[in-house]
Amino acid sequence: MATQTAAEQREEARKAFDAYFSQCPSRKLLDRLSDKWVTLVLTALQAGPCRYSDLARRIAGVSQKMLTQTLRVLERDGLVSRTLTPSVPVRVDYELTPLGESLMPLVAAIKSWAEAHIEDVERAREHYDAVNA
Amino acid sequence: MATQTAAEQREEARKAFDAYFSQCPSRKLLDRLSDKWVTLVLTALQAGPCRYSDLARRIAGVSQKMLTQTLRVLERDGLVSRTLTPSVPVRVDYELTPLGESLMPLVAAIKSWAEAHIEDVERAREHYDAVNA
DNA sequence: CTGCATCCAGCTGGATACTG
DNA sequence: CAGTATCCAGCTGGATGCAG
Repeated sequence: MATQTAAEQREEARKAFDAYFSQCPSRKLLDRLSDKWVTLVLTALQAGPCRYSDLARRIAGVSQKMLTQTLRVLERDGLVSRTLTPSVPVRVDYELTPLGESLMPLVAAIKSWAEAHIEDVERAREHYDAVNA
Repeated sequence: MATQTAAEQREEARKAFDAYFSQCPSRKLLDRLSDKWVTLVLTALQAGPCRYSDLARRIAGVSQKMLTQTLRVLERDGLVSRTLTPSVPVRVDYELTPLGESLMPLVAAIKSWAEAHIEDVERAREHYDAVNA
């Protein structure tokens, strides 16, 4: 009699893989970048410091919850700095840190590949859909 | 009397933004790359053609459903080609297309930034968590 | 061997209401 | 102005069973 069922073994393997996987630096980075709002916030901040409400205006579709959440994550990761001015009303400015700025060339590289090749992808899709109608 | 409530206007704005947003090439690319299994499959195929079951073995944590789904998407996008050999049992090989290969330097760049800077990010996190205990 | 169909638990993220 | 707290609808993706 086995000490584990096949299902339990599979689950073990999956958990071990997940543990390893979540340690992968590339994965951590992709998890950040892939967040819907992260690249938009980073790009908006590229031009310079920006207030919370300005960000909300520039990134038209974002909800308050997600903007705050995204900014917190980026601040925690050291990609963005937060400066509070205790006037009345309160003023908060966000800014890219040097680490955050070092990420921007990569964002630009992604943009570059996308703009250069996305039409090939679109054509491939149309072809695929036509063949597998 | 307004023809729209404020809530309706906000929803309109959000839908318009979403529509614009989903057209953005960079977004389309990030949506692909950020899929948990996409980069793993692409990386696994970088060494050369590979059978379905080999992929399943190399990428230990993937479920059958997600592996198939990922491969379908990549095939549809023209990043991966699928070759069926109608033997018994069936044999299917997957391979990077030239378009898929053109994406690999970008994947490498992501890996490179991640490995160079993820420790800075980790330190920033520890600091943030310590301060905001 | 290589898949497809279905079910469902868990997470994501928008809406809403409230605060210093 | 710049958030925080709560609720919940919809999507994601793993598990399972079946098929050519």
